[in-house]
Amino acid sequence: MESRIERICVEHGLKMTGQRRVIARVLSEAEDHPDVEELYRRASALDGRISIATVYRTVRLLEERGILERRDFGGGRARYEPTEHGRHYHLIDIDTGRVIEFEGGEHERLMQQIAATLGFELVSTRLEIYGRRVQGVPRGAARGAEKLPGAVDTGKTRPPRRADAGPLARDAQLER
Amino acid sequence: MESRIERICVEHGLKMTGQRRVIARVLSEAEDHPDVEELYRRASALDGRISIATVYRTVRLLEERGILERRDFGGGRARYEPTEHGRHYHLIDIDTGRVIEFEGGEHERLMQQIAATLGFELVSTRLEIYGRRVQGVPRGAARGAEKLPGAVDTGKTRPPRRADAGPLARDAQLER
DNA sequence: TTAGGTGCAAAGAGTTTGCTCGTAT
DNA sequence: ATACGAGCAAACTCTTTGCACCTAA
Repeated sequence: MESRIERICVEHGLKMTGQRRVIARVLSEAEDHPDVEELYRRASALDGRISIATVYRTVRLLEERGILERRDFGGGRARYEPTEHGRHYHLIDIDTGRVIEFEGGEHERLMQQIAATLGFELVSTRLEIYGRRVQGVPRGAARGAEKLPGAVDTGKTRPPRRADAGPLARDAQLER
Repeated sequence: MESRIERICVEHGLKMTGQRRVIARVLSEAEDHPDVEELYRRASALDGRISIATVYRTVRLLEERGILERRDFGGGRARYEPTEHGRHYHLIDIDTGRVIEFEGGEHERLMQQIAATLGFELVSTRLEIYGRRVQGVPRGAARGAEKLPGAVDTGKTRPPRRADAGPLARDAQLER
């Protein structure tokens, strides 16, 4: 049956080829922030007749249509997530690459205010926290995560080739 | 005479070649957030015997030594600034690529708290605002920038080839 | 039928690196 | 003297693109 993103694509009047349907499904089912290679891997598993060029073209198309959002968590590869599953920000575990989402109402207000003060109209923002899981934390603190509304562990990523532009140390690796 | 960064390099026990001295000086005098090509351009103007490979190797070295900090404002090129001219964040003018720095005490407290709540030790953060200069703002608002302590226009960048990973629209161009 | 999508391989952009020669210490 | 740096070009990674062929609408 039709995946959520496939439906959105149709609504946008996109021609739905077999490849796009598969990619749309992979995206719909993703609960993490996969990069193109990972999307390609998952799509290929469902249908071998997909080339990575098509994945690149598709994510670009969907991004231009506002259906996907591109993220850059360092590591040199762009990562994607469906638009509009609520405004949120990311905490990246620098040891595992795991991404945890959190809300940032406070931050939004502040950034809005800062932009205005400097004479700018806020167009977009980037707010990420790179951290390391605290060891032997009295479970209380760890469970505290649940207290932050909207905090969700979005799952794992994959072993990167090389780190680069980003707040991560040069060889801090995403995931693994 | 010896530039600020050159002195720091010496203190770090780095072998100071002619090239490094020039690059150190360019960095010391930079008031913006130049990328490697720009550094190469400025260094070459002072001494033609510098290759871009050396610039890459040098910024990497200085980054590893904690003397420089790498930034990624989208656009696919890493940009650099000397470490420790105070903790600050950046507002990027998406029309011109200009970078304005601002302090974020409030944000820091919040991010620290969020990390702790989620059971993480905050290692580093990324907080950027991408905005567009407001037209015909009653001068008051524009001048407001001066009210934000530490707000500094760090100057211009250069015309990029292509935008990429980042909050900027795919063809939003940094500068010019 | 035909505008537009796909695969493949080549091209690009930014960055790194192997190798040989040069130089700061 | 020698360990380390520099220049040059080739290699790499991620992403885009030209072209011939294919397919959804």
